[in-house]
Amino acid sequence: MTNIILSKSEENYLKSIYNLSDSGNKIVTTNSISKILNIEPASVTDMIKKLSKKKLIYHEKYRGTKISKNGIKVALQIIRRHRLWEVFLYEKLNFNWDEIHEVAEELEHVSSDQLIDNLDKYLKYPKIDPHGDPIPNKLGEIDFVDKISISDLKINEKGIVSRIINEDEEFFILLNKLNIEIGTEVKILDKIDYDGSLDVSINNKSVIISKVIAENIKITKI
Amino acid sequence: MTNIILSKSEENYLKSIYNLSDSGNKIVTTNSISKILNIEPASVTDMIKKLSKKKLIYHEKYRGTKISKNGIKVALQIIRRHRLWEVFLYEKLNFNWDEIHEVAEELEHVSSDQLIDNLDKYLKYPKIDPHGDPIPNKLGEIDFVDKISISDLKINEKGIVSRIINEDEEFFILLNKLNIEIGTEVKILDKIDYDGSLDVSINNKSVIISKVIAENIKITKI
DNA sequence: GCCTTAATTTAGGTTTATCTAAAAATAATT
DNA sequence: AATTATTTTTAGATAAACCTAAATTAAGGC
Repeated sequence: MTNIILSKSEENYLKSIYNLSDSGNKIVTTNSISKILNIEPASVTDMIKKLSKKKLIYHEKYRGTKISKNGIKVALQIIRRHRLWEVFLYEKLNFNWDEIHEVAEELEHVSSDQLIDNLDKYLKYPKIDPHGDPIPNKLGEIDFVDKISISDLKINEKGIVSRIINEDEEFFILLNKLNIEIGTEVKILDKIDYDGSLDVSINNKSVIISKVIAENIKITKI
Repeated sequence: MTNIILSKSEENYLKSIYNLSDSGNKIVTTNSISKILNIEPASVTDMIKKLSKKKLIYHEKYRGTKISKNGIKVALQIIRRHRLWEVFLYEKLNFNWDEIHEVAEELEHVSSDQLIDNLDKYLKYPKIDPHGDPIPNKLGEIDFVDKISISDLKINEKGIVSRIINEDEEFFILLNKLNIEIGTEVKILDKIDYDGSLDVSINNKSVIISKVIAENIKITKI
């Protein structure tokens, strides 16, 4: 239970490595970290050495990086903080859906257990954040409801949007334009073989969405 | 209205300089900044140069530092953020009076105008923080209710505690022990000439407090 | 299996914010 | 006013987190 104290940078790297690793399963490349954080690969290598020394990740030269058990634990606490702040911003401070991520990126690095636990209580122990992502509890336990995407539906099947994967601002703006949010009902009207695009009915209006977008919108089938 | 972006360190220096300057009036010494921030005088000199270049302070070699008009404006925004977070922690997250300062020290550096303005609204535009300190508004306007201290009362005079000056944790613990908080009624029973200590009645119990403590507890005379 | 390409690491450099030790300026004391 | 003490500044170093350019290793095509 020794609480390691990490710098903001270290926290951001660890969180990215966790996210890229598919919940700690996959090996992560230096380049992928570089791309996601917008930091040169050489700098990533430096930080990998640092986090390895702290036993938060394992690393073999030229072979990639794997997050350790303890690394996962620490990463989940950072994610917990991030998602609780998102709930707060959305529910209490009336931030829009697409504005919460950026501010939560900053707030997540304020590391006071008391702060986060009291915030959790204040928000009534939410299970998901405004994007539908599950919030790890104090012990790092998290529900892995591995949902299906819009792209998994067949023609004429329906679903309720439950989770948005991407956290890119442009993506949010697009979703707003399409009137897609958590809880929206969607129905597949047609699949376009040529590029995998989908013709989807949203609020009884037909819209075309690309394959990539459809894969990033998780749903519950109805 | 150009919003200068400052680092956490720069913000901490500027806030300290403002606080030491008695609302921008006094000239501040390098040593006093060094002491308050627990940073060596040589490092303080470096930062003074940096803040001077940004026109947030004026500085004459070996002669001291004065905060500029713009510096005051920026400092008041940092103080605004700090105090609003203190209100939030105290009122919403049920932090104790003596626990809020430390966490607010971190939260105050998250610089999003939208965040602070929405928080302000959410808290219903509070005028004072849990220590009784006034909260600057969005425009940097602040009420200077220059209150009198317990030490200003004469024997048998009464007052209501309205503001606690010190932000040292030990001081808060002491006040808790003495059952002194904002709103507490105090009455002077006796003054001890020898060292300036005061015999004060708090909740009908007589306690002795030192001169320094009495000076740091502001009151409204009744 | 060799060669080209792509990924990764090393080497050396920069900026920010700190430090220590020494020098310079100001203030205090006799 | 001269000397001593204190304050402040300068000079040079260090750690963290970046960078660019060059070297090394691994991967893929033929």
